[in-house]
Amino acid sequence: MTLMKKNFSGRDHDHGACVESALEQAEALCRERGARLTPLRRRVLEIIWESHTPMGAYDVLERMNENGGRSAPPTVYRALDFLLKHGLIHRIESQKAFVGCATPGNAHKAQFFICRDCGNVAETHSEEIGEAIEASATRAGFLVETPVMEISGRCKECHDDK
Amino acid sequence: MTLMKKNFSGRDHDHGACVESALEQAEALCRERGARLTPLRRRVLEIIWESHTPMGAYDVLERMNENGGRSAPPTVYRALDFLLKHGLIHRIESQKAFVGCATPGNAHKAQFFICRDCGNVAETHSEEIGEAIEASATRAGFLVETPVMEISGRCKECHDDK
DNA sequence: TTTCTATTTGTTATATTATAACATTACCAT
DNA sequence: ATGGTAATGTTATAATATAACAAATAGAAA
Repeated sequence: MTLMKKNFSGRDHDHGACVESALEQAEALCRERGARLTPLRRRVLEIIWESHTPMGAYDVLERMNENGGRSAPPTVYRALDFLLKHGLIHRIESQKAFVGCATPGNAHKAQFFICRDCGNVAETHSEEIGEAIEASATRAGFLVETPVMEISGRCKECHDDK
Repeated sequence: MTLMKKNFSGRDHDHGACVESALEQAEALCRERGARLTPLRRRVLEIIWESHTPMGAYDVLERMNENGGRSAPPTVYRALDFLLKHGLIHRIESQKAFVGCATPGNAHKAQFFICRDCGNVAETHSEEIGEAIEASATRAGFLVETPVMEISGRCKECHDDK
């Protein structure tokens, strides 16, 4: 029997639609901004969206070269930089890896819930967490710019699995 | 004129005492636990405590070898692993660098406020943030294990500096 | 269309961060 | 003292990321 790769939120997640929507949003966003989502950049975004598990730059590279491609690391890193700059992907620092952004376009302070079992990442935008951080920062006279919040643990499904 | 390296919280921070206290705590803790804070490990901890700015592994290595030492990377990484395991230092993921732990021994979920100007890191343990994360996680059926919270911005001093 | 310019991509080399694998040494419990 | 475990040394290499320059391409201006 084949081991199915879990994508996200289990069986009731239509990943095909999820990816398609992400790519459409990306295109709309870039059009709006006059940013060029070239075929190469689009392809990198698509690869990253193949799952909700963060993907390393070299994994992306390998995937790109699977059918005879000959790209080199700078090509991938440049595309990743572009996608990061436009908020289309996030870098998960604790994994040196990249994951698609669930809500591109909204300048947001996100939290990432990372399951240590299936590797999936869920992105949230909790007001409550944001406010708690602001409160704590204010007390310390600190001006928050870019919070990195990567919360490791176990997702519902993996925990339910026993 | 010489540019003074800012240590922490400006002029009213006695960094000498700060380091000394950190090393004493580390020794006490290791004694309690039967862990061996060898001269090498102690030296690495001391180097990391030279400032409140996270230090890369290879910077530590360079510092160790300054006076004729001949250590290699694994030596440093092993010492860092030991210190991490015992909660004497933290790894700042967003910087691939290490910083002393302000409150070793307490199993804690900490937040790091990282100043993008002076580089200093302040560690806090906000109940409020912890609870906000738990609340958000619970809603998603997620079990929190090890949150990484690295909040970049500007510290009070650097902001006051204009 | 043609030419110009800026952006994107290709290419080669190398920097930076981290670990594997095995040899040697030091500690300390008996 | 000696046998076993933990720590350190040593060499090599893996994994991640960027610098520097060359070539190609897209879109603007003439």
